[in-house]
Order: sequence, then structure tokens, then C-alpha cells
Amino acid sequence: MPEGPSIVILKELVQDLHLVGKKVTHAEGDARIDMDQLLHQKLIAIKSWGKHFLICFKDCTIRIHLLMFGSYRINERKESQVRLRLNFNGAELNFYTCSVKILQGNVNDHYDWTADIMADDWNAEAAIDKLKKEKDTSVCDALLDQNIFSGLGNIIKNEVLYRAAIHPENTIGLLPPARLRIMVKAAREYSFDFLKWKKENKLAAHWEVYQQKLCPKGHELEKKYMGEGKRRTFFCNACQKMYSKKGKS
DNA sequence: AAGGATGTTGCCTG
DNA sequence: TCAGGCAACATCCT
Repeated sequence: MPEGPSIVILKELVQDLHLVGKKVTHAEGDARIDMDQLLHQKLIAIKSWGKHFLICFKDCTIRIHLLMFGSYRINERKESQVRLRLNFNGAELNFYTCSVKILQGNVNDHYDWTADIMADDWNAEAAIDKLKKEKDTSVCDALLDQNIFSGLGNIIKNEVLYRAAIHPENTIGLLPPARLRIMVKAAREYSFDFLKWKKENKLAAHWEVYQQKLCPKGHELEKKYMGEGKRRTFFCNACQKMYSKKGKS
């Protein structure tokens, strides 16, 4: 389920319930948090930061991360054990198999909104500055770094590297500055394409390399498990360029 | 139809 | 003590 754009969809669904100003009338579930702290809290905002879904109250915020297998239901229930159920007057949110944490204080003190790949406040220059300090990091790990590209996941990583014509075995330091900028721009743009296609239920139809055998130009794709997390990486040795320190191709 | 995955944490081991 | 490895989580897709 959850790369940043999928969490934006969840955020929009909940925002459409117009719950701001309403109070929590019931809270339950097996999340190891203090349910009593939530009771009677007045909702002040529904936000997201990357893959984090945020339910904000005056003095605390519920942070939900769906990880790989998390799911949710709005105004309906599944059979399985609920991790967190929140009732407002007339509305019910249910979350399953997810990580739930309470952030104390003001939510703005917990997040750098300019790092969220989907945010209005996204700052590409800040991302480039951070990347320049990570010259030895592989491009795969850099794209998945949630402090640089909050919300960017493995599908987006694969598609961005293809769009930017960057071979996944490059490190950040090998990329010419112009190519680094192209990668950052592609990360932002593909994330919004992902959002649009996901809403249309046509996400997989647009994959150029992820889970594919051939690239759009008909070249055989290679698949390797790469980076710190040994994540699946699909790439085209013909279309995606390997840079070298001497500037040779 | 068995096996793997859009992710991250935290425990175990050496 | 610390870093690396890997299990855990539940469901859907191939």
C-alpha cells in the first residue's frame, strides 16, 4: 500500500469527512498507546509527512505508519484485530497491522515539511544540498532516504532512475550536477504521476521498469537486489547511464 | 499455489 | 559494545 502518494490518498479521504473541530468519542485497539489520552481530544488537523499519516490534536498527534502490510477502513470494519479504532461523532476510522505512535506537543516540532516529496513546502534545493553531503551513498539508498525524499518508496525509486537515465549502481558523487538535479526533479514529478495513476487504478499499467521484462525501448531489463535494504531494482543497462569519476561514459 | 513484496523496527548473534 | 542480519507484521499478486 504505502508510498507517499498512497498516504496522500488516505489523507484526502479522511479530510473529506470534515472531522476538524470534532472530538474523539471512542478509542480502542491493540496499539500500545494510552487510549485514554485520546478520548475527548478535539481534532485540529489531518496531515501527512511522507509515509506517515498524522491525526493532530492540540497537545499530541497520532502517527500511523502502514509499513508493508498495513491497511485501513473508513466507516467500515474488517474481520481482523483492529490496531487502532477512532470514533468521532458519526465517523469511524480503523487501522490494521500498522505502527501507531503518539507524538507529544506540536506536530510542527517533529517534522521538516520541506523534505516531504508530496508537500506544497517541498524544497528541491534542500534535497540537493543534503545529497551533496552523501557522495558515497548509492543512488538507490539516497532516493529511499526518508530524511531527503520523505515518502519515496521502492517503486518510485525504480521508475525515477529509469526516467532520469541513471544506472542504479552509481553513487551520488559520480553524478554530474545537472544529472543530480534531473533526478531530484524526476522524484517529485513521478510521485505526482504515481498519485494520479493510483487514483485511476492504473498504476501498474504505467510501470516502465518495475516488475517488467523489457524497457519501453525493448531492451532486456536486469533485476538485482540492491542497496542497504537489498531492495528489488529493475534497470536497463542500455538506457541508464553509469558515470565514472574521470567523466568517461 | 508457493513465494515474495510498495517498509521499518527491534531483537538476536557474533 | 556495536554492527549486521533477519524475523515480524497480514494480504494480495504473480
